[in-house]
Amino acid sequence: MEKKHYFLSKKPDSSAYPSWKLAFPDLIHCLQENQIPEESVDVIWIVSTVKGWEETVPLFQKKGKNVVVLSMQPNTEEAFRAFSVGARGYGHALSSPTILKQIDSVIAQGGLWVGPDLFMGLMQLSQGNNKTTVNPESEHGSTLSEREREVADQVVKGLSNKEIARELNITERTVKAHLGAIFRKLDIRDRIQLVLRFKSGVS
Amino acid sequence: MEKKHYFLSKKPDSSAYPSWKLAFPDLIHCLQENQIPEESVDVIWIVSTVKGWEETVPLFQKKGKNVVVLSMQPNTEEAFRAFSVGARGYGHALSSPTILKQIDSVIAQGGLWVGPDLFMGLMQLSQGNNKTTVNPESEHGSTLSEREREVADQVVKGLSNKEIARELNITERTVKAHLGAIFRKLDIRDRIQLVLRFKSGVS
DNA sequence: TGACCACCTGTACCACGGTACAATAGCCAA
DNA sequence: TTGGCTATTGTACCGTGGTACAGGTGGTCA
Repeated sequence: MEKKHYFLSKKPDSSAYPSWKLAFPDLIHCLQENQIPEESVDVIWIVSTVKGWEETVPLFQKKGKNVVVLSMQPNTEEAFRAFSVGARGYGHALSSPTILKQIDSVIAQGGLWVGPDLFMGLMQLSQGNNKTTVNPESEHGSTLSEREREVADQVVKGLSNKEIARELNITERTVKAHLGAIFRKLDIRDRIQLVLRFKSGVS
Repeated sequence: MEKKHYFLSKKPDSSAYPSWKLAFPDLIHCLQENQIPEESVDVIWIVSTVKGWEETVPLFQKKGKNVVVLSMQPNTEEAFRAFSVGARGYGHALSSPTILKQIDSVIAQGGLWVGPDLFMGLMQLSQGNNKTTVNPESEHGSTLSEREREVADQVVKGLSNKEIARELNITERTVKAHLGAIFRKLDIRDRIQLVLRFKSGVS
C-alpha cells in the first residue's frame, strides 16, 4: 500500500513540482489546508510560503501525521520555527527526488531531518557565540585531560576555585593543581587568559 | 553482502555491547584504532571515551568511511566537536538496536544523525545565541564613566591591575577604585564576571 | 556658596589565586 | 616491572585582587 503524500503549496510550482512528482508519483497536491483529508494521510509537505503554515503544522502533527516544511530559501531561523511547532523535517522546496525520499525515510524511522549544510550551520550557531567549542588547547598542540577540561569549563562559567571544588566534589587544592596544569599546557598565566581564550579570546 | 561495522571503545562495555551486537550481529569490536583495517570497512563507531577520538574520526572519514561518535553522556558541545571533525552521526553509546540501525540507515543515505532531544537542544541554542549583544552596563540602567570604561576595556584585554595602572598612567590604587565602582554599578563581584559580561557573557 | 560627580591617591586588611615543595594511587603500554 | 600520565591532596608562601577607612582637586549647576 503506497504511502499518501500530500503537498501543500500556493500553486503548482513549475520548478519544484516535477521533482516532487518523481519522488512520489502518486502525490496529491493541495492549494488549501482544508483539502487535506484527516484520514489516509501519511506525510504532509508544506511549503513555507503558505500563509499560516506555522498553525497548520501542529494541526496535523497532533493527529500523528509526519509533517515536513519545505522552504524556497532555507534558513536556520525558519528551521527553528518549523521544528518548534512540530515539523519532523525541514528542507529545500527544490530538493531532488533523492533527497525527498531520504527525508521521507528518515522521518518514517522516527528521526528528524534537516539538510547537512543547514545542520552544520545550526551547530555553528549553537556554539558560535560561545566559541567554547573551538578547542582552545589544540591551538598549541596540547590536549587537556578530561578532568582539566571540566575544571576549565567551570572557570569559564565564572566560578571561583572554592565554588569549582564544591561543584566537582574535590578540594580547592585539586582545583589549583588542575589549573596549574592547564596554564602550563596552554602557556597562559591566569584564569583571565583562560576565559579569554575560551571566549574566542584576545590575542 | 553484509556491511562491516567496527566498534572502537576502550573495552567491551558490558552495558552497551549487547545492544550493539543485537543491531549488528557481525560487528567487530576493537580496542585500538590500528585494529581497524583500511579496507572492507563500512561504518566505524567510536565511543568518545576513546583517547584521541577527535584525531581518529577524520582519519577514516577522509577515506570515505562513515564514522559515528557514541557518547556515554551526549552533550551539544561534544556533538559539535564530533561533526566538526567529520563524524556523520552522534548518539548515545547505550542506544537501543533500533536507534543504532536508524543511525546507520540515515548516514547511509547521506544524512547526518543526531538524537531528537539533542537536536532540539541545538536548535534552542542556535537561536538563543543569536540575541543581539546588549551593552553590558545598560542592563542595569547604569552607565560607566569614561575612565571606568577605559579601565574595564583593559581588564577585558586581560591586563592585571598593575599593568592597567602603567597603561593609563595612574596608580594601582586608582585602578582598584575604578574597578570597585564598576563592580557596584554592574552589580558583579569580580573581574571575571566583568570579562564574561563584556564577552556576551554568561547569564 | 554648597552639593554632587569624576578622578586621583594613601594606608590597611584579608581572601583568593597561583606556585613550589611533597606524596599516594590507579591505569596502561613498553 | 618500570615509567609516564592522570587524579588527588597537604603544607607553605607570596603576589594579586577586592574592600574599607580616609583624603584631596577641579568642574558644573542650582
